[in-house]
Amino acid sequence: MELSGRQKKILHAVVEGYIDTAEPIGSHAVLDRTGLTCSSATIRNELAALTREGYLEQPHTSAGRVPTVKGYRLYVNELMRERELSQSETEEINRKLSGTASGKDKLMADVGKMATELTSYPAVTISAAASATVKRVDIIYIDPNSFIIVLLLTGDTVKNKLVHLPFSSTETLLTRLSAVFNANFTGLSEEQITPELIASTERAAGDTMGVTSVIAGFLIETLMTSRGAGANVSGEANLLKLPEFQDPDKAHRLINYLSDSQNISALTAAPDFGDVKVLIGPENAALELRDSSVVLASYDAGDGMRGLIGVVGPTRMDYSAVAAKLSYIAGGLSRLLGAGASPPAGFGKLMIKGGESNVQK
Amino acid sequence: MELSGRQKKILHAVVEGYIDTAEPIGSHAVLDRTGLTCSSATIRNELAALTREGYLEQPHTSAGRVPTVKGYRLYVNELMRERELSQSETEEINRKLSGTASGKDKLMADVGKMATELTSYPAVTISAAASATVKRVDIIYIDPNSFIIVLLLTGDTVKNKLVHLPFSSTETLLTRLSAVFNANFTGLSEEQITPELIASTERAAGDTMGVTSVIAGFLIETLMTSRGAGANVSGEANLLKLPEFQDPDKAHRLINYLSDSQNISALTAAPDFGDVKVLIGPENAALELRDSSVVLASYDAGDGMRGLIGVVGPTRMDYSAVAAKLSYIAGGLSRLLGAGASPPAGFGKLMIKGGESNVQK
DNA sequence: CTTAGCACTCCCGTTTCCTGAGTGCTAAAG
DNA sequence: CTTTAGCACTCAGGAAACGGGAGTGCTAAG
Repeated sequence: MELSGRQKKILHAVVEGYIDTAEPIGSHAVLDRTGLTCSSATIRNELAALTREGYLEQPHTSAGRVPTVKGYRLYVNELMRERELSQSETEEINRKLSGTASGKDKLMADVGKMATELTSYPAVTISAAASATVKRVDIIYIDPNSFIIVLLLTGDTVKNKLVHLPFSSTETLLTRLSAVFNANFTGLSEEQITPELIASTERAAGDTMGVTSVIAGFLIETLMTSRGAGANVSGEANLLKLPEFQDPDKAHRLINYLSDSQNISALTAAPDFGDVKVLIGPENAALELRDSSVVLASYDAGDGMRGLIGVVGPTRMDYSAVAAKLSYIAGGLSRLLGAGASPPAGFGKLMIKGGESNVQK
Repeated sequence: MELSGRQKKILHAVVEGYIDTAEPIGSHAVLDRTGLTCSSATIRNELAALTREGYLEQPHTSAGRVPTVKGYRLYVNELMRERELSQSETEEINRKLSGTASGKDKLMADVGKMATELTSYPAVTISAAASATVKRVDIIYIDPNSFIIVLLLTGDTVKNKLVHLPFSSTETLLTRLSAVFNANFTGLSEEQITPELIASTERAAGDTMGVTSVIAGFLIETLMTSRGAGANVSGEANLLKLPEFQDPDKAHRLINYLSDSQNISALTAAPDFGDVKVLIGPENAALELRDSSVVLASYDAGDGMRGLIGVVGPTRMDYSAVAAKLSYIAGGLSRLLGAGASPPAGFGKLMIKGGESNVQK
């Protein structure tokens, strides 16, 4: 059944009303919100119809209506007005984006904090969606017993490690090693680094002291953790202010779930999408997210890689505001990190793609 | 008034009983716990005396007793038995400590997680208590438009940054810059880097393109943030399981407080102490910590610097277990990072120092 | 199709009541 | 002087009872 214009208006009002108040919306409240010129009885008839069709539900007889997942989905896909960010909001975002001058990890942490502040929901960032490969290896000689490995990965992530050796090495050996590593390891991902390769590298560099394996070990570990890493969460505490997380147990489960970066990285599994993706309640794969919603925006992280920035909140979340803000931030990040210097097409524009659009007739 | 042996026994029982159950302890419960061979009436008399002296209090008439701060203090200073870690506990700690092979930041994050797991309280780590200085600057040439700055600080922290230039530079310029920076900046802290110094460095290196100021900017920023940074928190969600944080508002305030690394760094302000320090409730400087307790252990971070690892929990926290675990972890960290290769004296030994020991007669 | 009217439902905040754990005090016993 | 038994008293907190009010569904008329 196709919804009439009035029904859409009413659904719209119920969703936004519920987003505002977290309380079921009754016929009178709908009347107030829509400005419709009919009586509450008419509204009641329409509400009954929408309930029958599965867009709304009642917590109990004689309460107002609350949107179902199907109702939210329709709202997000069709009804939601693209929210324009106000001048001050865009200014704030731009200011914050340009403020961070440090490394990429810090940048992402800062951007996450910013998303939290703007939306007042916990924010997640995921830097490297694909698995990284080696771009370059450098070794800085400090003294006979110590050196620094500097590893440049695709996505322009730089990792380093200070190594103290229990024996002495020489600057020439390290220089040689650096050259051999660059020759042998450039472009490799973690799986491609085999024990044989390490052995042949060791021979090629004439390393008799086992420095090679120290370096190779660092490469492997970094590549391994960089796959799932780059995940970052901030603002978990904000959940506690929401009425739906007043139960400490519920809050605990979710916050705990979010504090494991493995779980965050798993969000990457969300199927391909263009700009902004909204996952409502049970549309989420993870059990722990089944009664929350996740909004994700993807950005261009350079080197052909994509990153994600998103927030987690109750299903009753202000999707339009959140989507607009995340989209804008993602656009800014793409500009900052993306391949070309020019802002990517569609920057700041909002295109929602969702889960299976299960709005049936 | 000096407490009698029996009174101490009773106080001991009340504190540990309350730590266990989070419920006020009555005369019968004391009897059970101490195995004392007297009647509950006698216990009641003693409880009344301890209450009069300010070691205990009653939530309301006709409830059991709860320790006051003064009671906890006496317990921590005099009564608490040094808890020996079990073999499996020390093994677990050792295994985890040796497991982490990455950079220092990651190590501290991992150690924090470990402390959370072991104590089930939120854990904090603070890496660099004192402000760091430059030990060495290296510049890695990538291509005409990009290079990596690698900065080695006291405490063997390594920081890096990949810089993209909007113009071209040359490898020789970068090599020269690296040399000049090492000559001019080694040993300097953030305040000592003046605009004049930067200008003279620029001249000395013959840099006409402003690369010098990019590098100097990174140094300044890194030194600045490294002062308060190195702060790390994990396991905040664990608070939500505790009965004293069932009020979401209370939990929110504390978690929020902990999520600002500025606040964590402020814990450094705690006066000098030897091994483990316990701050009970209002002994804390920060308002937000006034009804929680903090246990801190300090470790040798090398280069004459000290770091802190600690946990935050309710005043009713298992001080002896927590102190023992933190002390052991700190000992392991000192061994790992500390100046000498040999384990520092007193490793694994437990010496408590507290706030002003305000146990008055 | 809309609307006024009305009976009905049921959540939720308040009040009342009651039970039981635990106390303090007194008076006798050691 | 200390310990103990006995007893009256207190009070938090859960269970039950209550009432108001928001909101519904239905019917019958416009």
